Amino acid sequence: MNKGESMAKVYDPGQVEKQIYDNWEQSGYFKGVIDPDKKPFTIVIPPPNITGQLHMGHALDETLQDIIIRYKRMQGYSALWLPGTDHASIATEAKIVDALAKEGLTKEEIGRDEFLKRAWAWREKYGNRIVKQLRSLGSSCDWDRERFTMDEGLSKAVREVFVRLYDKGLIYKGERITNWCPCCNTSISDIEIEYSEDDGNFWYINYPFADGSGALMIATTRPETLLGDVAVAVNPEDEKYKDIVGKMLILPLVNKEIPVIADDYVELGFGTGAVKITPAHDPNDYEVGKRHDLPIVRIMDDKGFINENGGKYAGMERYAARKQIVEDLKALGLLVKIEPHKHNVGHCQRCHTVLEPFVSNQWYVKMKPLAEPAIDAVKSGRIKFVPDRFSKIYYNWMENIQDWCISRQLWWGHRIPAFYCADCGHITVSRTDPDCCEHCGSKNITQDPDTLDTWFSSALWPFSTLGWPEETADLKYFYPTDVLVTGYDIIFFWVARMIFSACEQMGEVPFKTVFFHGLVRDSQGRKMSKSLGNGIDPLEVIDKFGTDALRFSLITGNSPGNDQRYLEEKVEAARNFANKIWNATRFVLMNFDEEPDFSKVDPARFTMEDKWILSAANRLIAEVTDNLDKFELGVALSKVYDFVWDVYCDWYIEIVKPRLFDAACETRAEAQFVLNDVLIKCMKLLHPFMPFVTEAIYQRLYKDADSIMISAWPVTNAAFDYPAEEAAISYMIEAIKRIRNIRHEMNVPASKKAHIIAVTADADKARILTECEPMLRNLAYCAGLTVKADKEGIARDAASVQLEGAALYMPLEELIDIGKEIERLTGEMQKLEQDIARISAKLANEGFVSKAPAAVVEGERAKLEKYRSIYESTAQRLRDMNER
RNA sequence: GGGAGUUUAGCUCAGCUGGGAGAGCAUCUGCCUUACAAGCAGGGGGUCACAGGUUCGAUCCCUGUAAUUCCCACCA
Repeated sequence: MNKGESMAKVYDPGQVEKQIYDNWEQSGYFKGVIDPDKKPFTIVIPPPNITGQLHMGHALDETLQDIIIRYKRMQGYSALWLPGTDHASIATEAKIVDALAKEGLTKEEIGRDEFLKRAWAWREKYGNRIVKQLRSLGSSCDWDRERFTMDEGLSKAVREVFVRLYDKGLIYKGERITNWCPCCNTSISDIEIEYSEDDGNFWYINYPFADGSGALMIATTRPETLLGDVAVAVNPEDEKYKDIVGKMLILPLVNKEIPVIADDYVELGFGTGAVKITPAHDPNDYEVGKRHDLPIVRIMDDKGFINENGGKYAGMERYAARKQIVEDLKALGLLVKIEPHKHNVGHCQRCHTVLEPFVSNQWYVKMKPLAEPAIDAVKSGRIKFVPDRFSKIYYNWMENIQDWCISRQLWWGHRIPAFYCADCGHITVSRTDPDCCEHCGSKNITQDPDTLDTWFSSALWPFSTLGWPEETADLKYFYPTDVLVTGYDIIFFWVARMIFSACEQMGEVPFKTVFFHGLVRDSQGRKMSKSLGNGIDPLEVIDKFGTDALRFSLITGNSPGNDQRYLEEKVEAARNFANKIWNATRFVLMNFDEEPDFSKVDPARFTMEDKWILSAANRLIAEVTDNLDKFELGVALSKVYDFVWDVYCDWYIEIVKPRLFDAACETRAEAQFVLNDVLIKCMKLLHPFMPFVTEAIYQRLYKDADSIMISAWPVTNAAFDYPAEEAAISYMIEAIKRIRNIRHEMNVPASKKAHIIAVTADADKARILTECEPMLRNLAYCAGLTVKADKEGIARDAASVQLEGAALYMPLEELIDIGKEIERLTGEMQKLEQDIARISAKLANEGFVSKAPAAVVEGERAKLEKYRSIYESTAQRLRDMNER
């Protein structure tokens, strides 16, 4: 039994993938090795959250990275793909709080230390889960270098950056309006807000003048904030109100006097033209308040309940208070009307609760000075975005950037290294925990209870994972990284922040290229989400179709940066392709002798088809390599697919079969060699995309083979360039296709073979046809071939294929209906006439001939000549058929 | 309000810096041909959203329009 016969008829990925992956991992091939003789190539993984389950977005992201890193590894780079996970402060904390709630506990009840213990236990359990799942995608990560954002080393990097920025005055603490999530119970940054158009109301409320002279009507979408009003503003240009500026109003329900002020902020002609000012609860009002030196009255606590400033409403939940306040206003006759109003409301990205903007004391990063070098890094081309359009989005954001709120009222995360002195009020910020105030020496200091935004640590990921702030060998060798692969949805959260962090801390870009991908949506184009329940579990897909099939389906047929839909049919097609190459290999091996001896192969004995496919493979290698370098992964993959299926399987294997089946064939060894050579090249080109099946095949093609993943990327071989043979086989393929077409149209049974008579005056065509007789016999139902220069003795009712410089005649007696054949040839002539007319017109156009590139004009001339020649010969054939 | 993307065969999408458009699936026809029916062979199906412009020539470049998706900003 030979190797091919021992292969299963159907490729079963489930049987081989796990074992292959374990072998790779044990072999140490995933390891990034510091090798001064090699160039490094580095990718750091976008660290998945430890709360996460593997989803299609990960599958796409990982696949893209794995393709790039495997490609570069095969090209001889010292490749490092560094994996890890993110602590995801707010998301993880929410999960743990939920878990506690199920036990009837709150985090306050168990305390900070106990809470953190539970959080670390969570990390242990679920952080490892996602890392295991990444392996099933075939990811060739260096697992020994796995990092976690709260590792000791990374925490040190976080603290170092915080202290540096603080010392430079780029981190400050200040009281400002910040968006607050009453559910997560923490401040959040601006980009964590999700706006949605919600149904709401405009409540029109009368504020009576203190002097009893009527009332001023305002409109609001949040009536409960009335409790914190400190003024009502009108536009200074507003004729309607110019006399009331400076007058006092009675704030309803609160019964305190507030002034009418004039400020440009109020837009003329919008609403009632009078705006209630609540500096503690609205960013614009806050600014107005600052300009007019108004007091700030905060009326809500951190959980969204009215506080002691709310008088009788104190302790009420915000929406309950709203309802009550509206009713009370109605009772007082101050509520004028309620109008439905759609408006944009900010929600928490994590829990979707409506956010409450209010004044609080938070830590911020001053962004303007950091943004400038980060903008330049992209503008100068030191960082390239693929596709390029994302750089516009990046500039737009960076150029209008606001300061970044980095403090979170959470426990899970990096605690802010600021220590407050109870005696002198000084804040000590330091790399190590101080035991006294650096200003007054008091031991009465306490650390800030808050933690940092989770993105603060991920912003340092490209260098913190390599050991920074220590000057490690890894950092020196592998930094800056080469490519960052990520979804366009986190360009602000992560990509932008990595860029300015690296520019500031390293003085160097974090990566040279950012390769953006889109979202994987469901089959109807909707975003996959838990609430819709339309998510597809990649692990289930892998189970059913294999990892290679999933990877293939995610890469093929879509272009960089575009969203794509998940369609199971696509995975099926990919699975079929894996099976196809498996069976091609099976066929090749079945037709090898025990161990093929290629030492006796003589290139001088290469046949026309051998040269043709070797030459085509050369072009394939060049093109695929070029596509990969340009991140055109989908294009690269479809080229390999087409070559393997259409060129290698459907044509080369079929052409070469007679040589293999004839043990005495003189060129049998050459055919075996070419089959093997081209297949191996294809498997190598395919390996980054479909690592498992290509490895399985490679192991069978080579005796004692090492892994394909460390084999050399194929390069073109100039000795295998055969343009003449490529043209000749193309000619034959054209001929065979036309023969098949005619026979099928005429319903000629396959069993009815024809002796083909080729008529040509062209010596080269005669040679090609003669040499390709076996091909015709095998693939074109040909019983024998006669090549001659004249058309003497050709049956009138023979079907014919008119080619450039030759005509093939197939006498099939009663099987061909002369009338039908005449009709068919007439149709072909009409088509030829159209082509000839079109090209002639083009060539008659002075502008075309003089301005188009010479090669294009030449191509058109050649085409015209070809069509004319076929046209002439078709016309002649028709005359012959009609004459007799 | 500002910006970006998309619009190509019945469906899902490619089309590599302008030279008469492709794939997979679906569909029709004929085949279990000893690698593969998850296969083989053949066919049908597209004024490349619309209108202008640039050009010898436009699916591709420019302008505008329409539909659609997304991002940013945000007026109480």
